[in-house]
Amino acid sequence: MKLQTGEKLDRKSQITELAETFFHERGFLATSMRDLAKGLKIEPASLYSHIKSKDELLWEISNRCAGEFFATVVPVAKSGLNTRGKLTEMIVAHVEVVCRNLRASAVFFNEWKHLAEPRRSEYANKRDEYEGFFRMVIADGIRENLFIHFDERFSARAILSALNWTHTWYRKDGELKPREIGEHLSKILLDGLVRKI
Amino acid sequence: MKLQTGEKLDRKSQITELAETFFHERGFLATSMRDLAKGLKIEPASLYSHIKSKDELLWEISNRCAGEFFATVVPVAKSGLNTRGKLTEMIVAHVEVVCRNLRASAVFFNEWKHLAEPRRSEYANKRDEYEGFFRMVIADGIRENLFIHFDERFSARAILSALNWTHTWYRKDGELKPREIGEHLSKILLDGLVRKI
DNA sequence: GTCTATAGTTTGATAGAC
DNA sequence: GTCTATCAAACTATAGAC
Repeated sequence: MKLQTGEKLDRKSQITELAETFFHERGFLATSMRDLAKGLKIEPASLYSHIKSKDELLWEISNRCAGEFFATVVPVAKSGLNTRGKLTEMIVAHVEVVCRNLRASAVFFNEWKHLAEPRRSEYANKRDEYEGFFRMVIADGIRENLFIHFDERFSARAILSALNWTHTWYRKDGELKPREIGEHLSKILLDGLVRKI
Repeated sequence: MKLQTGEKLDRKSQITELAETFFHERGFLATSMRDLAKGLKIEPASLYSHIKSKDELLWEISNRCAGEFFATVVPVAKSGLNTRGKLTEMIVAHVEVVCRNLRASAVFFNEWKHLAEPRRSEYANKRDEYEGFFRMVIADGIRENLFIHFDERFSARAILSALNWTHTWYRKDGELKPREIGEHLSKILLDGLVRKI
């Protein structure tokens, strides 16, 4: 994603960029190094001057995206907002990261399981840690008698899984802006689909 | 899944059964015919006396599961229940199908895109048709001024994506029964996480 | 219905010239 | 940094003996 002078991506960024697109559209295993090479109009072997392996490519994409989620959402989780406001803003922040990283976040959610060990396990832990911030806020809300009393793991996953499909309907030129999508989703998840009078 | 006399599965069912497990755990592309053969302690070539191809195997699993969703949920969508009750029962019914077909439903949600054409396109249409029943009920609710006024496509997907991760937390020996999971989820989605007093 | 043997592709990755 | 050439392994699927 890093731009060089002249607004052209260097080779490594081109590769990562195209890999994001292909891993998103077809999946990691359905994308071959030959596909990437063909897309960049170079020979497959040339890719290896820029990246070490296909696994590393997946790891770089996933890891950068994971970093964005942590960097954006965790400060909100640690902020002084009240519990309801905090969960709302975490949802909005999460959705904004998804929209800013449409393809990479799909990879983050769907393709990480194809990482080779030990990265796969590290990654699973990282995701659990991330989910933990949502569990924490929900547990707070339950303790404050603000949220209905379900297992916070249950509620956290229900929320995150609703958020994680944003990438299937968000369009850069669509009418809904990321913040609006986030606000709609938190409206449904916090207040429900049913109108309260 | 069909049982023979003596409660033993015939070979074809054994293959389908194991494929469900592997496609679920590792994904379709990450599962080879050799893996299936090894799991059944036969030679890879022997599989082809029972199934025509790997694609057909995926199709059979997905299609049977799709059939279950339609057979279980559509009658509720067409029932005379009021809008709120209908959506609640559709959610419960959907979750019950997921829980009855834990592995196959994961395949239904995550692996169908690896079907070869023309099955892939047929399948995409089928899923859209299924989603349509949820859109319809939501549109009813909006018209009745019962549900908050968002694009019904948006709400339908938010709901379905929250439901579609049931398979990651449901355990046969867990404390939550399928109907309870469905009721919890519809509580969150219809009334929201926030307690109303 | 299961086997051995193998055809025919495709895969990720490397060696080494330029 | 890109190329040609290629390796070694994996893949789906088939042919034909038993």
